[in-house]
Amino acid sequence: MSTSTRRGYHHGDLRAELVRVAGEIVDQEGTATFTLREAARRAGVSHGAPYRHFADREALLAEVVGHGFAQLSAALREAAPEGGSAVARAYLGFALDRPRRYRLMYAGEAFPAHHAALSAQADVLLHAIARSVPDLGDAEYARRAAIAAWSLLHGLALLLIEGYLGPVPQGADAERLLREVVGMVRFAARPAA
Amino acid sequence: MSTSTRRGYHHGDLRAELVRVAGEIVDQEGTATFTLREAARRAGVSHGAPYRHFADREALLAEVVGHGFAQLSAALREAAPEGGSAVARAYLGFALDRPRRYRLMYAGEAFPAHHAALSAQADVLLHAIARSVPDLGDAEYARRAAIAAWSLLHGLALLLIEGYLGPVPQGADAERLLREVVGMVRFAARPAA
DNA sequence: GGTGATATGTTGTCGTGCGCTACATTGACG
DNA sequence: CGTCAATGTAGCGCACGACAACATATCACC
Repeated sequence: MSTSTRRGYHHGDLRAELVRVAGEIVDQEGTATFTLREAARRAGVSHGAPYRHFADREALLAEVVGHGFAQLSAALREAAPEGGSAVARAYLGFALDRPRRYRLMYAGEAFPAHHAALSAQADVLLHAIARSVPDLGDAEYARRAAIAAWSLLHGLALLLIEGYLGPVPQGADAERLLREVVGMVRFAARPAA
Repeated sequence: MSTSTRRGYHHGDLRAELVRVAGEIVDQEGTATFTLREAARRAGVSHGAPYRHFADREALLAEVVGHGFAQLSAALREAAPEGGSAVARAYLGFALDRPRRYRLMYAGEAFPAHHAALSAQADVLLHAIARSVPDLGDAEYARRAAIAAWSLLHGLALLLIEGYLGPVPQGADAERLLREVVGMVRFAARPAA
């Protein structure tokens, strides 16, 4: 039944399977209603089995978040050669495609504080963004510009996802909004006084 | 015990007390561990009483969110005469002072979709921001600029709160970061091609 | 001021999830 | 083969959400 990889013990790499189905559940139903028991059911094991691989519910979710960051960073790297606005499109595209997972990535109760790996992955993401921002100064300045760009993309993504800007735009509409909003921002050569 | 306002029935405006206590719990412990039963305990009533005033757990939380938006809008209005950067400071100050409540305001599972009042309150907020953004074009253009400003502030607030930019800065450090990041952004006179 | 309708609060219940512990099974390795 | 650790199972205690049946305080009205 499970995809035949019998390299594990009973189930065949239950840990990876749990991360996979957990991501599936989050994408479908959101984080609030996510339960370890449902993940166990979908993986075809008993409700106690997940505790062999994850300390608790949050630990499994943190793993899902980690995967999300890795995917997002990869998407940005892929878009990088096409320039900054392609990177912005890739960022928003990821968020609007998997809104619930994206929300989870940033709405955990102090996730990075509890799971050090996430801080590192977030740093990778910040650097990916930094490479797409106009280079107008030294390293410290580049970091600030990247933070500003990340903030803008992140904030816009969440406002859209939560519906605070009206119905969530799709496809071409989303691209137009992105152009209008992100295209309106310029980066100053040096901070204001 | 309750602040003597005996204008209600048994308790004296239990509904308002529940909203107050719920906000307290969210500020102290976050949304994930918030329970209706704990709110009832703190209000000194039985575990079933809240259902006389709120359909379910989410309805009470939505009310807390509504209060948060009202407070935030008021804070921005108060700062408006001092100019745009004071408004930005007020926005970030609110978010960093009550990080868990701020997160709740934007991390609900489709809150505005379920609770129409929140959409209206978010619109009030957007207009408060619009009034603090350089007026470089027509109404539609002002709206886009406000969305960009809101996105920037919102994204920065959340990245800080979640710890993705390192330890949360306090007081003067927070002001400096705000100046550096927000001060770096300029608004274009018209969108890029 | 008494009286009945109604809003408000209480108690008890059911279903479910979390996290734990004792137990069973599986496969690796000698 | 037989031992042993890794893995999965079964069941427990506790807490919560949501509901229903019941009790009671408050108000409208006479």
